[in-house]
Amino acid sequence: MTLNQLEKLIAKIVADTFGPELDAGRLNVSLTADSKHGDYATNAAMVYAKDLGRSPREAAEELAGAIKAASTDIESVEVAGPGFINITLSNRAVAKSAQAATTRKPEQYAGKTVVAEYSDPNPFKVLHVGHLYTSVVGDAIANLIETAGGTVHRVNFGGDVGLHVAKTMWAILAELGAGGAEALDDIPEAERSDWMAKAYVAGTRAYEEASEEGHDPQPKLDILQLNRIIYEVWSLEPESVDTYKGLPVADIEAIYRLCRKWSYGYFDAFYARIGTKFEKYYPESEVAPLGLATVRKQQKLGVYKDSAGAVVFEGEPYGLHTRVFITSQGLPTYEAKDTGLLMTKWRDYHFDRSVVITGNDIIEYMKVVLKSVEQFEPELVARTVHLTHGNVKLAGNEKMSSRKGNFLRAVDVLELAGAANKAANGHDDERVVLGAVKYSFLKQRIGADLVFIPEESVSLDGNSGPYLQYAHARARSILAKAGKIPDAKLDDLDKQERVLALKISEYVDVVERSVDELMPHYIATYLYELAQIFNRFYEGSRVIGDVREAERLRLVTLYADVLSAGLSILGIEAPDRL
RNA sequence: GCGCUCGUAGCUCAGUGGAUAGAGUACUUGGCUUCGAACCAAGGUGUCGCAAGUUCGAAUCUUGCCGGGCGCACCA
Repeated sequence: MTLNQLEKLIAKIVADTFGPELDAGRLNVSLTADSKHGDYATNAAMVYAKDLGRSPREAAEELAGAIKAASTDIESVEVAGPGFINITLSNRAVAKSAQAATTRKPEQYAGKTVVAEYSDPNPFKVLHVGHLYTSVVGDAIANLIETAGGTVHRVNFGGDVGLHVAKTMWAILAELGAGGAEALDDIPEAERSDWMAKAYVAGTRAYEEASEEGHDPQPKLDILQLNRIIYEVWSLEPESVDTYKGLPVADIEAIYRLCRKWSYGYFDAFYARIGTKFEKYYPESEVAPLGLATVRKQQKLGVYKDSAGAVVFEGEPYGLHTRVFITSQGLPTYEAKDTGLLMTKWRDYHFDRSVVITGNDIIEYMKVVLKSVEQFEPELVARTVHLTHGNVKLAGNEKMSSRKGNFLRAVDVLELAGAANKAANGHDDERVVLGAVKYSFLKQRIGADLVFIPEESVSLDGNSGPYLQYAHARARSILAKAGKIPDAKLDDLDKQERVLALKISEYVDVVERSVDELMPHYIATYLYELAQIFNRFYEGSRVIGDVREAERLRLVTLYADVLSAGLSILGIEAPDRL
């Protein structure tokens, strides 16, 4: 009997005892923090006592009797305090539900087609720690949905057109000079992403300087022209441009296409390293035409409006704000591209659910885009959910900035963790490095900003990924030493075995909750508590050579399987040996 | 100004209206001749931002205020 099953049972007993008109949603069954109050507690009597005009203790006594009689799984029921009903399961029942932990499956998404969009880095820019965070979170959420039976399509959206590309291209062209595309061959593969990142910084700086009063505006004008040229590559620019500073547009296109290819290669390598795999990239250039066409079409139907030459959606009637979808230059903004993306995902997958995972800085923006699309594709929007997380900050709540120099690239984080790991155990183990970093991101509830403390994210001690991996390897080590695991049925339990078994039995309930809320941290917290309990068990209960060896081997197997399954949802490997 | 979001131990964070609000970290000490010491055990910390309200009961719900972060027209 698990918590969820017990809750249903008690709801039924309450209805039978006090009448079916009581709102079952108000009662609550929870695990008790310590064994002196039994395994579970319910507030049912206190919640309904007032409605019934009875004292809570008296109602509790009546319910307690009915609960005790309802199932042979229940060892004892006691009334305590103001009217809590404390329930203790029989050892046999605890053993039974522990054994079900690896076979019961959550199924909230059974048979559902789900599109999960996350990570969303922009080509021509560097991958920073924020991308690492959002990728790890997105991957865990996608895993959660898969665990609950969904068929998940992982997709990735990125800006391969737009002003940031033009800024980078401006600096690239300035550096290449007369060398043209051939000069790109001189840049070693390993240095390409850094080289492009530097170009982006240089281009951005030039653009900002040129925008200031009293500065030469030419770089800005050049960048804007390049922007149009790049849009033209994808036939998104209404007027054609022939040359840029004497260079044929065809040459610029060749350089652009090569650098764009480098970016996607750089992304692929990064995702392979962190163990996530996308089914599809949706570059903005690919979805922008549909976005543009859709906005133009719906503009005629009155959804989008003209405003100072631009095409906008007025959000004010819905409590939102107005945003520009097509600039007065005729170019699609991010809003139009996102509209195209929404339509393209819908066309490609006809999903039951679409999950978009991004930082919380675009919450309001996304509301406006979704509200506009809702006007002509309500079903699409009804099936879409925007999940957001906070931003990665440095200690002291400091915001990262490339200019201040307190900027961490994604690879810097992995390298820091790698160095810490090597210093601690003398060799490289990427599984542990990733375990440390991913767990440090996932143990925190999604939503608030994440303060990134390098030393903690790479830590091997305490509430950390490596602690869990170690607690898993320890268990596997016992099992390996034992050799063949006898097919013992777990029935009776001693005190320490019972504590471990009870915790194991919670696993599926925790996963279900995690899936309901799409919050991976519940699993992280649970696994840590589970591993803690196991480590205590390990100290106090010898397995091999004990009279209860067969039962304990069975229990340790269940534990290791649950831990490994849970870590796998978090995208963390659980090696048998470290 | 409006909107979103957050505020819990020195720091980083858990906490489903319920019992004495918990972890990690840091600090001190003890435990390896037995399945892996990346472990375990012991030691103490709180105006749960402030105030009012709802409730038998509030860190949790409501309202107001204070503080931080983010967003609010042609960037992404």
